[in-house]
Amino acid sequence: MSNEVPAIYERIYLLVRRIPAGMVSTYGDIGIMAGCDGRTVGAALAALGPEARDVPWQRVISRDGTISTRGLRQEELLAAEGVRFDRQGRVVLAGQRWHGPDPAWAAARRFQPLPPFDDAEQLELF
DNA sequence: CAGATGACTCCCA
DNA sequence: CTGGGAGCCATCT
Repeated sequence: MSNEVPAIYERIYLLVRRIPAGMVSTYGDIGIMAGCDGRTVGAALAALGPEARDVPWQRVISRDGTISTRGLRQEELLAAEGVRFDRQGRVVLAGQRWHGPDPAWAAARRFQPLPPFDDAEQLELF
């Protein structure tokens, strides 16, 4: 058995810790920056367990704004932080999707930049 | 090394 | 909306 946390996981945690309360990021976005697949990001967060205190895992959601976890009360945690949802219960990515850490901070740790995206995308509330 | 397994994402029916 | 299937990547057997 390997008891040590994989290096790529540590890099993922480092990034997730930069996501501000009230904002969210996607598995894919974190993966792009950390240099791995979105599935790997999910595996890294799953390895933390719901009691993780130093990593705001709840701020990482699916690309379409849905919550892919079950029984972890992720939606409640996000709502408590002020994250807005649309009528269908999906997180409104427009304006709440994190654009990534400070460029200098990221460059210093060799994290890849996140391709720019339009904050007005998928804006279809009401 | 081969296979199985995911908190993924995209595309199409 | 649902369901399949193809890529994808790291980890664990």
